[in-house]
Amino acid sequence: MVLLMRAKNSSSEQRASGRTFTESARRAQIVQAAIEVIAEAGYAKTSFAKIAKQAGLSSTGMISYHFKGKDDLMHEVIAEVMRVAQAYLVPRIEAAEGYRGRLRAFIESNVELLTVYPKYLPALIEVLTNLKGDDPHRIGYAGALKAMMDVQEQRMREAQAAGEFRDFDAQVMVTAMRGAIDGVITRSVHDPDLDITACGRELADIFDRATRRTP
Amino acid sequence: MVLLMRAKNSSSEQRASGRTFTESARRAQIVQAAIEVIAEAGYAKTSFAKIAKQAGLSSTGMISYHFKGKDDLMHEVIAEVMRVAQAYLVPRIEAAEGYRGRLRAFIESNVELLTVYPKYLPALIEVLTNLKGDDPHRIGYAGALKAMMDVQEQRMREAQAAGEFRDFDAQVMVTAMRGAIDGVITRSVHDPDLDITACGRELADIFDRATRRTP
Amino acid sequence: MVLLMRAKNSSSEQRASGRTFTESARRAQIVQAAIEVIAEAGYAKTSFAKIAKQAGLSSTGMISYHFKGKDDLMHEVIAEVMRVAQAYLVPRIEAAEGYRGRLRAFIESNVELLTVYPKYLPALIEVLTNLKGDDPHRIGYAGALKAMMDVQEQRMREAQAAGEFRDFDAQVMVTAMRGAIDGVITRSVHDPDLDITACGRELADIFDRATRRTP
Amino acid sequence: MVLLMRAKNSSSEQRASGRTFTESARRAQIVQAAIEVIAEAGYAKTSFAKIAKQAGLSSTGMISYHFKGKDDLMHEVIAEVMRVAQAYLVPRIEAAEGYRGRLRAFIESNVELLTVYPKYLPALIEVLTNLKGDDPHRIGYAGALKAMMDVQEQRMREAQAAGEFRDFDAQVMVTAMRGAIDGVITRSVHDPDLDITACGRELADIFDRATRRTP
DNA sequence: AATGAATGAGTTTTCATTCAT
DNA sequence: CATGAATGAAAACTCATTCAT
Repeated sequence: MVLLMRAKNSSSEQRASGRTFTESARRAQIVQAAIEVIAEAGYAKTSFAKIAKQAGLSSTGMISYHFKGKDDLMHEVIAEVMRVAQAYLVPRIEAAEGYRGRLRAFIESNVELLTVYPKYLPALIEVLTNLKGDDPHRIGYAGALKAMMDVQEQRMREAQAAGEFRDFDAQVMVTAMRGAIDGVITRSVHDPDLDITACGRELADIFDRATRRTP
Repeated sequence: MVLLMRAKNSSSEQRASGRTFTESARRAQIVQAAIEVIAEAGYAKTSFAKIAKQAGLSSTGMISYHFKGKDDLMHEVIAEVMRVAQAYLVPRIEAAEGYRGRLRAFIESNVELLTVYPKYLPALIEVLTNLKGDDPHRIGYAGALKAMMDVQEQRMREAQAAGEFRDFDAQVMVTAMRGAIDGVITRSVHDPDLDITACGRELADIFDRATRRTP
Repeated sequence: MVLLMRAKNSSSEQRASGRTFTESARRAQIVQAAIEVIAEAGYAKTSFAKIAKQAGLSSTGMISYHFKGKDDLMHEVIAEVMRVAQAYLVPRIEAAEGYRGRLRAFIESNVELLTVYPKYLPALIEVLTNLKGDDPHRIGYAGALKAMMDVQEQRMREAQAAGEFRDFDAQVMVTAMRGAIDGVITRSVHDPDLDITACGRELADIFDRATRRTP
Repeated sequence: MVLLMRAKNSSSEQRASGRTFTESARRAQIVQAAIEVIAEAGYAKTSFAKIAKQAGLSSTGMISYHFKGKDDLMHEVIAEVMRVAQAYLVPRIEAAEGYRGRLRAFIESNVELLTVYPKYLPALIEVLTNLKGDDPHRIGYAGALKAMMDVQEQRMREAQAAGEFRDFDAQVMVTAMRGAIDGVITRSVHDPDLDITACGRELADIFDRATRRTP
């Protein structure tokens, strides 16, 4: 009995939130590898085999061991990218002043993110694009992004009500802005000469002019 | 365009460019089915099986018989969409006056095209984004699109030189515009409530404001 | 056009009920192989690989090509065995006279069936046993057997009402009879010395005595 | 039986037959879980993963650690069920009088055992039917059961010699009886409405009538 | 003694492509 | 020209088992 009791304390691995330290590390490692493969090969050509190879794992079974399935892994990819993106974007946006300032900050830090994590947003775009019509957790997947876009729509309407932005269809504006940013991000993957910072500035100019009241 | 018109010659086994009439019909039928499947299911989930089913064909062998391979079929999908898009866009753009007018015409007719061929541009986007890093005819594929975008860049520079457009990075502007249009197009597939005409008008407003000289 | 019309008539394969002649042959061949493997190795150790090997097929993909999945194949195994069993049993049972005679005929021809198709009923028992708690088409699977057992229960109650059988619980009697027959069938698989005809006679004696009114 | 009673000796690390007390406890726990999973899911769908989950263990490694392999675990399942069954059946059978009485006692206590250990006999049946053609300890597995059935055959022949039972094939009778009992046991797993005691009585009636001399 | 991460063989399934008819 | 059966590689996933800690 005593032996049994002791066992639980002394042995093996520290845990936080139901997962072992090393398991979390493996999961993270696999997610990283997945992000890289997705960004480079595209979602359609991403397979467990490629991810395993990228992660230096001996078999695809390893991935199935740590993730419930392909969907589960993709979900984690999305979660990881969103987490990193949020951590990067939110303080930068909040540091900006006024609706115009925050719009510019949003666009510029989105693009800047490419210099810090060049594969993250491209991977996110790939995954979200290809998971579009997938029934089961559709809301869960694109949901977080949808929520972000809804928030932005709301902010734009506030800016319109405050007289700082002109009168446009906020939904279309957000879609256009997202699409324009994604366009630059996608282009950045296979065009290493692209001056990303300049792109951010230009994009911000574009949507500043597109949204602002008069001048 | 002229080539298109010339296509149908008459002989007892009507041929054009080495293909029988019925074979061309079959090919067209398969390409149509492919466009629909790609737009609805996404590139990653498009298979010969689904395309055959959509086309009312009993076997996938039929597709391999008419196309040299999957890449060949995709190539044809791209060519078909580009042909239709050109036929729709070019006269509308050319009918417009001035750089501003042509920019607006370009954006609006791109989006309008969705009402006539709702699956065409979505399919094109799917294919082009997923064929990115692909081996053989990569230049041929994205090349055509790249050429189109280069042309637009050139036009924008002309407009800037003419003093009609303000001073911006033409490459970024084209990328942003393309991305914004694609965003709306992609959204249109699974959002039937979208007011497409309004979207076109709004998008055109956005890039008119983003490009024009005086506020 | 004429060419197209002609095509449908002259070409390829005769059809009956939506399946080609050769496809039906392949399906039958696979079902046969499945029956043999199941009877010999048991359901738990039956795999597409073994079935393909038994059927002389080069790959397991072939099986998936002809059947929608493992469940579909098992469904066909059940259907095939039931079809053969019905064809064998029904005329023999109906040729018998009186409730006692038909009961005896039922049992004896069940067991006799082993001499004609030694693997059929063993395979059926394996499949039905192991598909027990399987949600989806459970009713469809065991359903046919359940129906047969219900019919027998009904017959027994009629025989009781007619005063030919004594008063017992018909459900338990049918379960016992089915179990007893299955016991003999199962034993027959790995005990080739078993005198099957004698077993049938003995089994029939047992249930004749168990059911009849006085003696 | 006697061995069972003797098992718990006392020493500071209590051992019996080379095993620590806690190890025996773990083994027993795993065997229990295995019995439940096998009875509920069927042998074919029983995996170490499910057993570990049922036992509240975090990994399947635990099972491999305590058992030499899947076959070893199954061997233990059989042994455990046989031990419990013996302990339940033997005294009840021996308390009965005469061959007829003992036959009835055998059948009724077999079925009664379901009320005390509902999963034990179902699990045994699953394992034994699915281990049929299995290599290593086949004789050891089915051997014990075979021995039991041989004993019963012998008893029946004695009863026949004593003039208490009529003249039938003892082997077939035992097979039939075993099959009939197993039929009821199997049915009991997923049919909670079954009146088990009534089933036992009816089954006993059936085989009493089937075996006894005078009608 | 116990843990849980790792492994690699094995399972079903899907796919594009080929080929005899 | 067209068919559909066949193929085999590759996919995702499961499994029992091993091993360092």
